[in-house]
Amino acid sequence: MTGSNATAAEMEEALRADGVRITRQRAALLKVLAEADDHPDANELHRRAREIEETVSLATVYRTLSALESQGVVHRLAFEGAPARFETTDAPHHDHIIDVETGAVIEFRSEKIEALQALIAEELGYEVVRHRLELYCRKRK
Amino acid sequence: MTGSNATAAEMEEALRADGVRITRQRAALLKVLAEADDHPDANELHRRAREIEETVSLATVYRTLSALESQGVVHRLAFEGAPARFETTDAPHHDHIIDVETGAVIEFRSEKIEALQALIAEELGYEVVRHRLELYCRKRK
DNA sequence: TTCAATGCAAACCCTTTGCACGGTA
DNA sequence: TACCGTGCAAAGGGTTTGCATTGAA
Repeated sequence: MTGSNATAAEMEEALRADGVRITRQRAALLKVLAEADDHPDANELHRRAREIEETVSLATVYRTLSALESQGVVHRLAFEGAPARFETTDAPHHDHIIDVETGAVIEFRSEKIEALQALIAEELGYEVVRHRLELYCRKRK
Repeated sequence: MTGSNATAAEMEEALRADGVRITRQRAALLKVLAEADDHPDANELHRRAREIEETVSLATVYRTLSALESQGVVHRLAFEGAPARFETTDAPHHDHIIDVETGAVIEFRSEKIEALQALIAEELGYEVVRHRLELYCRKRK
């Protein structure tokens, strides 16, 4: 979103540290992820990765994204009635505004909302493991 | 959730007002929805409806839920990596806590969070059409 | 009587997986 | 060399849809 994405090298390191091999296909996907400043879905990532390395299959894209996700390098975003979209987890936690007309995604962060969530959960005897906050919005005129 | 669900008769009226016919199958589903104080998925609603009227197919459950949803009588909840769950829209808007261990769903409402959301969107030039806030929680010990 | 609603089964879409081959470490 | 990662195609799971039939109004 902001150009402050994790670099491909950083993600590579995270993968290697976990004993995961860096193949041509994965290198291509990491590059695509590092350069993405939108929130592409698997298909779009596949399309972009193919421009770098044509022997990338969609299955590999999904498998690699799962690996990256389980190592906390990538987040899977599941918006309403749409295929999952992905983002690197370079930036601190944030939530999303989805433009209902264009599908554009804007990131935001509110400490106040975070604090309120924790408070509400606590009052009900829970602690928040993770949360999801999505604002489906329209541009004001 | 609270026993304050819309009654089957109320939902029937809402449907009739829109020119929708009340069949045996739909009557059964409405009864099930009215009596549900959890948040069942389509399969579970199908199972329950069949106990009342055995000739209800899953297709009809989905078709009727879509009709009810588009008339604003029912909400479709799409939690992470799980089939959609449904609730009647008797109560005012609220958000959900999902117990990550049991799958239980608790409703809550926070005016403060609602207000903050509107404010954040506004600052970014948007107005909120709808939102989704889900707290995936664990019971505190 | 009319035309919406139905059940069934096939189709859909996104995602995951089994298998035999290929390439990284 | 060892074995993880790969492409391909098929399977999976939830949901929708085409079609001929049934039934609500």
